Amino acid sequence: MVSHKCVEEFSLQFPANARAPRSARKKRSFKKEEITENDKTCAIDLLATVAENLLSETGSSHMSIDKPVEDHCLVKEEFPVEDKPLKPATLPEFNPYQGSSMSPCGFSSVINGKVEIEAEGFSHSGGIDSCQAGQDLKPSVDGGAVVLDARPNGVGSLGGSSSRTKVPSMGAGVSLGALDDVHMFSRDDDENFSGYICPRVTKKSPRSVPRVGDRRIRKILASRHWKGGSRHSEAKSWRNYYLHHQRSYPIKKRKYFEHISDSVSDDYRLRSKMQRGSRAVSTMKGPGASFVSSDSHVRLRIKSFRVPELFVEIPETATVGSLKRMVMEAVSTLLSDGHRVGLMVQGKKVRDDNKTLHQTGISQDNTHLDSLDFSLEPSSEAPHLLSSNPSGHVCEELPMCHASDMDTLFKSEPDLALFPSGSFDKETAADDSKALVHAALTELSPHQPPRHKSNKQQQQQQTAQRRMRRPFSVTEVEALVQAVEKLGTGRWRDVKHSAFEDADHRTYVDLKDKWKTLVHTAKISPQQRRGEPVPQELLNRVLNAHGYWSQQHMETLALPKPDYNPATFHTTWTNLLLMFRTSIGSSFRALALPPRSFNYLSRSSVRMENLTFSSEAGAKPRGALIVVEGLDRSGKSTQCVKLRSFLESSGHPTELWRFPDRETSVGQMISAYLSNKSQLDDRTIHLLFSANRWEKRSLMEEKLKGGTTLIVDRYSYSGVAFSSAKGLGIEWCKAPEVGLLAPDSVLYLDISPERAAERGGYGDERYERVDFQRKVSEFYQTLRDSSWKIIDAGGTMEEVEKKIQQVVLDKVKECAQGKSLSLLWSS
DNA sequence: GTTAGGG
DNA sequence: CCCTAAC
Repeated sequence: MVSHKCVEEFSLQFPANARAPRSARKKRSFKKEEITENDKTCAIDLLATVAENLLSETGSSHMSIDKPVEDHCLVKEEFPVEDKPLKPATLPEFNPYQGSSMSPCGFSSVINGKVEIEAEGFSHSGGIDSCQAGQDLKPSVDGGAVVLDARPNGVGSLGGSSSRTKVPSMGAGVSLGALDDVHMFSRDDDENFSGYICPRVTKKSPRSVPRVGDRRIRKILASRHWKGGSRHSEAKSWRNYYLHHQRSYPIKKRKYFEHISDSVSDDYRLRSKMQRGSRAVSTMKGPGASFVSSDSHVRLRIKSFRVPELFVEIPETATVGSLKRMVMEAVSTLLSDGHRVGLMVQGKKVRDDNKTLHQTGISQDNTHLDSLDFSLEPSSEAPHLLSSNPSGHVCEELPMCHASDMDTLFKSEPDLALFPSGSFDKETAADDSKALVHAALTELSPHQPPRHKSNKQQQQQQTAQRRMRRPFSVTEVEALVQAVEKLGTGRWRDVKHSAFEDADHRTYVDLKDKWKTLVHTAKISPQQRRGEPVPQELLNRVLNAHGYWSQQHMETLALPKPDYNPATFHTTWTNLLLMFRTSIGSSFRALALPPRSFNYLSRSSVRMENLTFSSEAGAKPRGALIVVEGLDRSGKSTQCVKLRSFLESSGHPTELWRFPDRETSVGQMISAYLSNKSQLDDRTIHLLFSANRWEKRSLMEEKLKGGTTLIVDRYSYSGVAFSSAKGLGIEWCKAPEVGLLAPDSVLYLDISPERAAERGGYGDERYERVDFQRKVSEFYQTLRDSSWKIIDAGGTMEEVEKKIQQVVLDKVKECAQGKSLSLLWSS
C-alpha cells in the first residue's frame, strides 16, 4: 500500500506530468525473491475459514474462497474436495512490478469487505473466469485522459454499481476506483463446488467517467450498489464477482494510510504486503477443513467482499495483462494487509463485541438479517471500533490469528465468534436482496417453521440500530410551534435552544423533522392522522406559521412591483369583474355577492360556542381585528409574531394572518405575479389583492366572532397605498375594499423609507425602491383614520413591541366587551 | 456544526 | 428517525 499522499497526487490532482520516478522506484524495488513467509493469516483467509467452519458444521456443505490473486490456489488446495480446473497461479504472475511497466501508486482505502453468507448451498459450474477480468477492459480516451472503466458484468441484475478506472493521458497512472466484491461461494456437498471470485473490469461509457477523487465519482461510489438486489438465483449469477464500490470516505481512508505509511517506504510496504498475500496462499491450505464444529444450525456463505477503492498508478502504455496483474496485486495487497472484521447491522457498525446477537439485532427472525454486513477494516482503526473489552471478539485480532488459533477460539467461544454457529438457532432463510445485504442466515432444517420475533426483540433490534422513537407530546408540539412562530423555520438550532434546551433527546434536526411532519399532518385530513392527536388549534398554528415563514422567504424579491405601465391602464373595473368571474370562478364569487351577514356563524363555531357558553350563545367576547401596516422592512412581520405570542400568553386566542394569502386560488395568481411568472397590469393585480381579502372575509368574521383575535399583516391599506403609489387613483383603489371588515385597530409601524432601506433587502434597486416606498408612505398617510395607531418603528424591537402590546391589549379588551365590528370605508 | 431535503 | 449534500 502506498500512502494517501500518493493517492492525492495522482488521483486527485493528476499533475500534468505524472512523476515517473515514483513508479520506477517501485518497480525497481519489488522482487519476487523478497517475498517471505508471513505468519499472519490474511483476513479473507479467516473469513473463509470461519465460513467454512459454519458450513462444515452442517456437515453438508463447504465453502471456498476465491480471490483475484489466489483463487486457484485456494480453491484447489484448501478445499480438496472440490475439483477445479483452475490452475494455481504462480507468484510471479501476480507481481505487478515484474515484466510490466505498471507501478502501483497506492491503495487508498481500507478494505471494506462485504460478506454474504448464504443460507443455501449454491451450485454452479466451476467457472474459471478469474482472469477474464482484463478481457473487457478497454481504455478509451476521454477528454485527454484514458479512462478505464471497471464494471462488473451483469451489473444490471446484481444492482452493482460500477467502479472506474482512469488513466490520465500523461500516463501517470491508473486508479481503480473500486474493486469491490470478492465473492466466495459455498456449496453443498453433493454439488459441484466452484467458488471463485474475480474482479471484472469492463469498459463503460467513457463519457461519464469522472476523475478519481472527483466528486462525481464519490457520488457514484456512494450509492448503494446492492440496491438493485443481488440474486444468486439468477442465471449465471454465480459469476457475480461484481465490482463494488465502497462507501468509506476518502478521509477515513487517508487516515488509515497515514498510519501505515508514516515511516515505511511505499516500496517496502508493497513488498511486504505482497509477501503476506503470497503467504496467505500457502497458509490457507488445510486448516479450513479442520473447522468443523458439531452443532451448527446455520450455514453461512460469504458471498462477497467489497473492496473499497484502489488507486493504482499505471503507465498508459501498460498492457491489459499487466493491468490485470495490477488489479490482482492490488486486491491481494489489500486483503493481506492486517485487517479485522467489522460487523454492521442495518448499516450500523456494531462495536460492542460483547453484545449478544439479540442485543445487536441479529435474531433468528430474518427481518433484519438482510442488512447484515461484514466488513474488513484496517487494524489501525481497531481502537475506535473495538469494544472496551479487548477479549470479546474472536476476530479482533483477525490478522494475527493463525488458522489454528482461529479454530481454537471458534470452538471455545462460539457465542462470541463472528459467525456463532450455535447462536443462530433456526434461522429462517433470509432474502439477500436489497440494501447492503451480505449475510443471510439460514436454518439448517428448511422445514422448520419460521419464528416470530417478539416485540421485545424487535425493540432491541431497533435500539441497536436507531434511536428510540419518542413521539412528541402535545406539550412539546406546542413548544415547538411557539418557537417556530417566533423564530421561523430555518433556525432550528435556535428553536432547539429556546424551546428544547433541556431535551437532550431532541436535536434540532429532530425538531425540524417534527415540524415537517406537523405541517404534513396539518394538511391531511384528521382521519389520516396517526398517533397522539394534535389539537387542531395547534395544527392551524402550524399551518399559519408555515405559510407565514415560507412566504417570508420568498418575499424579499417579490413584493409589489413598482413598474408602472400606463399603456395597460385601459381595463375597466367592470371588465375586470367579468374577467375575474370567469378566470377565478367560485373563489371570486364573494366579490360579486353581497357580504354575508355578520351574524353568520359556521356550524362548528356555533357548536363550539354552545359548548363553552351553553345558554349564552352570542355572549362570547369577540376577538379584535388588528391590522399591522407599514413600509417594507418596517418590522411588521417581526412584531406580528411577537404580538401573537404576547396575546396568546395573555390568554387571548390569536391567529396571525397575512395578506396576500397565497394559499387561496387568488393567492396563487398573486404569487405567480409576484414571482414574475405572470404579467398583469396594475389594476388587475390590485383587484386580485382585493379579491384575496374578500376570499378570507367570511372566515375572518367567523374567527372574530368566535373569539379569536386576528393579527393581520397587511390589509386593504397596503393594497390601496401600493396601487396608488403605482399611479392608480386612490378612490378607485379603495372601491373594491369597501365592505371588508374594518380593523379595530391599525398599527402603523412608522419608519422613513431611507431608514427602512438601511435595514437591507432592497438590493440593487435600492434607490428606486426608496423612492417608491416614499410614495407609498405618503398614501398611507392619506388613509389614516381614527383606528390608526402610529408606532415609531425606529426604536428598538423591544420598545416597539411594548408599545404595540399596550395598544392592542386595550383594543382587545374593548372588543371583548362588546365593541361591534364595522365595515371598511362603507359609510 | 447547521441547514435543507430526500428517504 | 436516518442519511447526506452543501455550506
